[in-house]
Amino acid sequence: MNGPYGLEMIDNCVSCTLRKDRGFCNFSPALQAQFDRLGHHSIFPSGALLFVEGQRPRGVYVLCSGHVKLSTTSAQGRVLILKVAAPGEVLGLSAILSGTPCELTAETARPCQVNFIEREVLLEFLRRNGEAGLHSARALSVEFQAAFRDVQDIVLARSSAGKLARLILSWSAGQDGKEVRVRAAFTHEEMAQMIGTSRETVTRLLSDLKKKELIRLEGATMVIRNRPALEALLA
Amino acid sequence: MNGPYGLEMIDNCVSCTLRKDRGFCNFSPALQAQFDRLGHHSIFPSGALLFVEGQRPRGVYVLCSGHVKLSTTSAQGRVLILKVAAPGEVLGLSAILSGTPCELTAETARPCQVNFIEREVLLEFLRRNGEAGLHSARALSVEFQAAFRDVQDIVLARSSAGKLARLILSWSAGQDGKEVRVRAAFTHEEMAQMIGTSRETVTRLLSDLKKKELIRLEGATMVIRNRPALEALLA
DNA sequence: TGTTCCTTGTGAAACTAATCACAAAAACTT
DNA sequence: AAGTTTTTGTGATTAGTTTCACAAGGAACA
Repeated sequence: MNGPYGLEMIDNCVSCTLRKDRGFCNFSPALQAQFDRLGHHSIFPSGALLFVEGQRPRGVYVLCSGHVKLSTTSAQGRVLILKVAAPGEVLGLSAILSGTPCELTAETARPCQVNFIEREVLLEFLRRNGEAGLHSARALSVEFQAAFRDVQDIVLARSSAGKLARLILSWSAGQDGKEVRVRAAFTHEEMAQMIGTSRETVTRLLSDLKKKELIRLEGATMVIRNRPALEALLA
Repeated sequence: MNGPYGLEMIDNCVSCTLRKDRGFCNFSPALQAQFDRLGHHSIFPSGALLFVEGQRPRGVYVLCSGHVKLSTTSAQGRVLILKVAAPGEVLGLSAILSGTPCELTAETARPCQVNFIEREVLLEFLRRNGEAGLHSARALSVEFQAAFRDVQDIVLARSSAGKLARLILSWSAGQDGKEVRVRAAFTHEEMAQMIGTSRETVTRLLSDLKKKELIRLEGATMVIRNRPALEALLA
C-alpha cells in the first residue's frame, strides 16, 4: 500500500517491524493493542516542521519512516543540529512529560511517516498503565544517552578535522568492510551545523580527506576508503 | 544533628525540605513513606567518586546536600564537566533505567550527603508503583533538558569569551540586583573543563573581565558588577 | 533551455585560542 | 614557620578557523 511521496504506509503498530528494538513504541502485547489506537498516522513532505523550539508541544511524534533533524538556534542565528532521528524514535516526549516548551526544532529531512499522539491522550495512557511510564522513562534514557554521546564527542574533539572524522565514522557505525559506503544526504552546511563549524571549513576538510584518499564520493554516497586513518584523526 | 564534615544530616525524606520542587524524590504522600525506606543515607567527603564512566551502576544517588561534578573524559584525556548537580537531583538514574553503563563520572565537589538506592530495590519500587515510573520519566526529562540547555549554549557560543560569560551568568540565574554575588568555588581549570577551553584562556578572560570592571572577586565569591555588559558578550 | 537558486570550491586577511614555558601567589602540610 | 603542592598570571609562538568575497558547478523550474 502506497501513500503520498512514494512512501510505504505503515498503519498498524502491532505488525510494525521497527518495534523489535528497545524503542518507545515497543510495548508488551497487552498494551500494544491499546497503544495502537492512540495515535494518528500521517505523512509529511521533506522540510516540514513537526514542532518548533519554544512552542508548547501538542503531542509526540513516533517516527515510522524517514529522518528528522533536531536542532536548536542560538540568539545570534547559529544553528546546531543535535541529532538526526531515525525510524522508531519518539520526538517531543521529554517536553510533554516535563510540561515545558519544546527545547528543539524538529524538521523532516525527507518524506516521513509519523504517528502523532496528542498530549492528553498520551498522558492519560501513561497514567493508566504504570508499566508504560517506566517504559517511556527507559526510552527517554536511551535516546538522551545517545544524544549526549554525540554532543560530548563534538565538544571534546580538539580540532574541526577530528569532529568531522567523528561525524563520518558515526554514519558508518555497524558496517565493517574495508570500503564502507554511507548515504550521506547532507549538505556541507548541514554537516557544519552538526559539528559546530563553518561551512567553508567543512568544504576544505572534505576536499583534504579526498586528496589524502581517506574518502571518495560517488554521487550522494560517501565511501570510506581508509577507516583506520580516519580514526587516527580523532585525536 | 551533625554528621561528619560538619554536614547537617537529613535522615528522613518525608520531612526533607528539598522536595518542594519537581524533583525525583518528591512523590505523592502515599508513596513517599515507601520511598523513604528504600535507600541508605550516607556522607561523602569532597572528591569522592560516586560512580565512574563505563562502570555498571550499582544504584542511584539522590543528592541531599552538597554539589557533585558530572563529567566525561575523552580518549585523549580531555575532561568535559557537563553539569554540577545540586541538592534534590538524582544521579545515575538514566543508566539504571536503560540498563547501560554509566555515561558520566560523578565526583563530589564538596562534602555531600546522599541517599543511595540500590538498583534492584529501585526498579522493583518503580515496577510496583505505576505512578512512580511516570514520575521518574518526568524527573529525567527535567534534568536532561536543563543539561541540554547548558551544553547547547556552550557549543553555540562562537568565542570562549561568550562561553565564559554564559557560564558566569548561569551561576547567577534567579538573582537580579545590580551587583550579583555568586559563590564560585571552581578553579580556572574546572571552568575550562566546563566550557571546553584551556586553563590559560580562562585565566586571561577572567582578568580581562576584571580589568573591564564587569566582575570582581571577593575571596572565593565572584561579584557581577555589570550584568548587561556580560550579556552583551554572549553574541 | 535558459534562468534562478542553492551548493561547493578557493584565496587572502584577521583573529582566536592552544601550547609551551616559567614565575608568582595561595593553599595545604607537617 | 618552612616546605610542598596546587592554582593563577603572563609572554611568545604557532596552528587552526572564521570571515568575506567571489567564481563555478548542479539542480530545479518554468
